[in-house]
Amino acid sequence: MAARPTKKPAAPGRTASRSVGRGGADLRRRLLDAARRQLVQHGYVHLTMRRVAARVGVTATAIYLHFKDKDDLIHALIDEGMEALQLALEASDERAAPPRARLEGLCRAMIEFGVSNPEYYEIMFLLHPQRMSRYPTDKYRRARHNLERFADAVDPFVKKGDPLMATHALWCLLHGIISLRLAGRLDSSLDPDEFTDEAVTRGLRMLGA
Amino acid sequence: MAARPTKKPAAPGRTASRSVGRGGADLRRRLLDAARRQLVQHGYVHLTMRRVAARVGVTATAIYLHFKDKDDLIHALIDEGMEALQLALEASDERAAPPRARLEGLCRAMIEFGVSNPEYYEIMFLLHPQRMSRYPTDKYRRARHNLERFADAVDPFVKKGDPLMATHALWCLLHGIISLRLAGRLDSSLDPDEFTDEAVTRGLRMLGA
Amino acid sequence: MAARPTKKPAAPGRTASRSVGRGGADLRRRLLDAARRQLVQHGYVHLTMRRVAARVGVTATAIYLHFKDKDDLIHALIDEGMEALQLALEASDERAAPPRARLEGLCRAMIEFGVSNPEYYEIMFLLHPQRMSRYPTDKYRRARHNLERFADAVDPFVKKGDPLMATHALWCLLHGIISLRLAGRLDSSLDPDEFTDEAVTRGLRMLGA
Amino acid sequence: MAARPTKKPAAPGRTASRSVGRGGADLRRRLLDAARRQLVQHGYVHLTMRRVAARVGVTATAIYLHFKDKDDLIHALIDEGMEALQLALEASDERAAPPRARLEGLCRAMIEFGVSNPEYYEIMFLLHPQRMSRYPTDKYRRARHNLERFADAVDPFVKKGDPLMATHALWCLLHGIISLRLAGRLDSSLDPDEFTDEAVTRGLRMLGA
DNA sequence: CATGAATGAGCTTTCATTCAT
DNA sequence: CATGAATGAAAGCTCATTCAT
Repeated sequence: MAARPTKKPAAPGRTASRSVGRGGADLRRRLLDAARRQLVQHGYVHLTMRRVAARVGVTATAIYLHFKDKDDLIHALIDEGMEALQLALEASDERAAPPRARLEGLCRAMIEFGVSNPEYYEIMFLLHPQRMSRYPTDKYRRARHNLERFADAVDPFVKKGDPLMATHALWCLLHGIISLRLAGRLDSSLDPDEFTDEAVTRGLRMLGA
Repeated sequence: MAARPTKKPAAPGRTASRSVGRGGADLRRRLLDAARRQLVQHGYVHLTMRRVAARVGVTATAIYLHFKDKDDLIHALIDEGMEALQLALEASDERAAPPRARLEGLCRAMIEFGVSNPEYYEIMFLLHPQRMSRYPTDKYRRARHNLERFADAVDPFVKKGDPLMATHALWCLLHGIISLRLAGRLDSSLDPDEFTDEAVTRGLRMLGA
Repeated sequence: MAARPTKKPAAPGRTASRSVGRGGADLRRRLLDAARRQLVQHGYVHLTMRRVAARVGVTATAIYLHFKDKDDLIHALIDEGMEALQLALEASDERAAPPRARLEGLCRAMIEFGVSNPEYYEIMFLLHPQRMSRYPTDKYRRARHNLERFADAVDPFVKKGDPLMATHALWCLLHGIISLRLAGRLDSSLDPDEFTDEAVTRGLRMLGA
Repeated sequence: MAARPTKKPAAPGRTASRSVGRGGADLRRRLLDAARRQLVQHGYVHLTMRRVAARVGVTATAIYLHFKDKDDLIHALIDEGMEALQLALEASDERAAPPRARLEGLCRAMIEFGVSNPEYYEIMFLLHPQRMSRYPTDKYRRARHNLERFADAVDPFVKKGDPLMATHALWCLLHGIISLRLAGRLDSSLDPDEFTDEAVTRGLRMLGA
C-alpha cells in the first residue's frame, strides 16, 4: 500500500496514506523513521533490529515482513537519503539566478543538508560500501545525478582545465566541511556558521569565481 | 614507521625474531599491526579481539597481557597514527622553501599519508569520538600540533581574514579528498594522482596563493 | 508449592506438557527449578546461565527471554523462597493451640522448611546481600513478616526482657540448626531428627517456657 | 606464632626466618594474609589468585611455588582459622572458674572470634565442604577439638539427657548468632552487643543453668 | 625463588534471524 | 500482518593454571 513503493517510481514519502489509525498501516515508514533516529543517536553499529522495532512498538520479527534483513533496511535508508538530498538541492537550485549566486546557494544547501541530516549523511557518504553487504551500485546513480547538478553550476566558472575535476574538488571541500563538523572535529573556537560562510566563499574562489 | 617503542627500544617492525609461539616478545607490535589491518578491512565494530588474536596466531586472552581492553588497543593505534602523521609532515616540511612550495609540499604529504595509511586515517579522523569510549582528549593535542603546522604554512597567504579559518578550510578540503578517496566515492573516471595535483593547486588558490 | 504463578495460573510443577523443544511455555518454571537445583549443588557463583539452560534443554539465550539477567533470575528465586516459607509457616501456625504447642509447631515447621528446601534456604539466608547485586530491600519485608509471626508466638513466654530480643535469639538457634545441618557440619553421630526434637525443646526452655 | 609449617611438624616455612628484608622470605605468610583480607572484602568467589598476588606485590605464578592450587591456599587458610579459634578459646578458657562463668566466657569468646574474624569464620563454617575440592576430613578434627572443649564446659549443667546434644544445641545457637550477624541479617534495631549478652544468657538457660 | 608470556575454558550478554502459530 | 519462543554465533573479558627461563 503506497507508503514508499518497494522500489521505484512515483510517490515520495507516503502518497495516499490513509490508514494511520493506530497499529498496522504504514509500519514500513515508521520503521524507517525509527531506524534513522537510532542511526544518528547511537551510530550504525548500535542500530539494532530489536531497538528499532521496540521504538515503533512492534516485535523485531515484524521488521522482516517489510525488509529482507538489516542490510535491506539500511539500503532503504540510503535510498531515502539520496532522494532527500536530491529534493533539497532541487529546491534550492535557482537556475535563473546569476551563476555565482546559484553555485553559492547549492553549496549552502548541501552543507545545510549534511549538517541537519547527519543520519542520512552518515550512511550515504561515510559508510564504507565494502563494509555493508553490497549496496547495489546502480543505487549510486542518484548520487551521480546530484554531482551533475553541481557540475552544471560549476561549469561557468571553469575557463581552463577539466570542469569535472573542478566540481570534484568543490565536492571534496563540501564533504570535508560536513564530515568534520559531524564528527565534532572542527576546532571548537570556530563559529560553525561563520566558518561555513567563509569556507563557501573560499570554495568559490577555488573555482576562480 | 613511527613504531611506538614500548619495550624494545631498537628495531621497529619486528626485529629478527620471526617467532610465533612463545617468546615472541614483540607480540604487542604484531597485535597492533593486525588490529590496524582489521580496522580498515572491517571497521571499528568488527575489529574483534578474537580475530586480531587469531590473525597473529595467539589466543584472545594474550591480547589482554598487552592492552587493558579493546579501547586501550584502539587508543594505542590512534597514538601511533598521530605520531606517524606528525613524523610524515615533519619530514616533508621544508621550512626554508618558498611559502608556496612549502604549503604545497605539506598538502601533498598529508594526502599521501591519508591515502597510504587508511587504517590510521580512519581511526584518527573518521571515528566519532562519542562512539568510542572516551579517548583521552589530551591525546588530541598532537592532532592540534599538526594543524598548527599547517596554520604556520598558510599564514603568509592570508592577507585579510582569519588565518585560522583559512587553515581550517584547507584542512577540510584535504580531509574531503582523502576520505572520499578512501571510501571509493570518487568518480572512477578520475585519475587519482592527476586529481590530487589539481585539487592541491585549487586548494592553494583558495587561499589566494 | 508456592509456585509463583506468572503466566499459567493453574498447575504449579510442570502441568502435563512434558514438551522440551519449542512450545514449552512453562520454560520459566523449569528454568527456576533447574536454577534452584544448581544453586544447592554448586553454589551461587557456579550457578551459570549456560548450565541452567543446558539442564533444561534450551540455549542460554532462551533464559533472557524470561529473565533480564542472572540477578533477575536469582531474585525470582528468592521471591519464590520467601513466599514458600511464608506459606509453610502459615500452614502450620495453629493460632488456636496452646502457646507452647503453637511455638513448637512453628519451630519445627521452620526447621523442616530449611532442611527440605536447601536451595531456597541458602539464597534466602546464607547469601550475603552485599555480594549479590542489590536485592531490592523491600523484598525483605516478607522476611520480616515471618519473623513477626515468630515474635507473636514468642510473646506469651517473655515475662521480662525485650520480646524482640528473645525472638531473635530463638531465630538464631533455628538458623544455626538449619545451616549447620545443611552444611553437613553436625556431628555425624547425632540422629538428625532426635537432635531437632531436643534442640527445639531447649529452644523453648531458652525462652522460659 | 611460627608461621604455619607447610604441613606437619618441623621446619616452619622458612626455618630460620632471617631474611624478611624486603622481597622474598615469608612470602607464604604474606600471601595467606592477603588472601584472608581479600576473602572478607570480596568474598570467596572474588578471591582470585591474581589479586592476591598483586596485593602482595608478586606475580600470580609465584603463588604456585607455595600452594598447589587455589584450593590448597584456601585449605591453608582454614587450617589457620582452626588454629586461631583453638587459640582464642584456649586463651579465654578459665578452667578454674565456676562452671557458669567458664561456659559464659567460652561462648563470648566464640562469638567474639566469629564476629572479628569474618574471613576465617566464613571459610571455616560457611563454606560448603562439598563445594571445595575435598577438604581432607581429618583437618576437621581440630574443629572437633574445639567442640569438645565446649562439651567439657557444658557437662556440669546437663543433669539429664545427652550432653553431646546439649553442646550441639548451644553450638547451633552460637553459630546462628555469628552467621546472622556476619550476613547483616540481624534486625538493625538491635544493638549487637546487647543482643549478644542476652543471647548468651538465654543460651545458658537453655542448658538449665 | 620468581617472572613473563601464554593458554583454554568459561562466563554473561547481545544480536540477527527463523519458525510455528 | 504480526507475535512469542527460540536459536546459534559471536563478542568482550576473567580466571586458574602452566611452561620456559
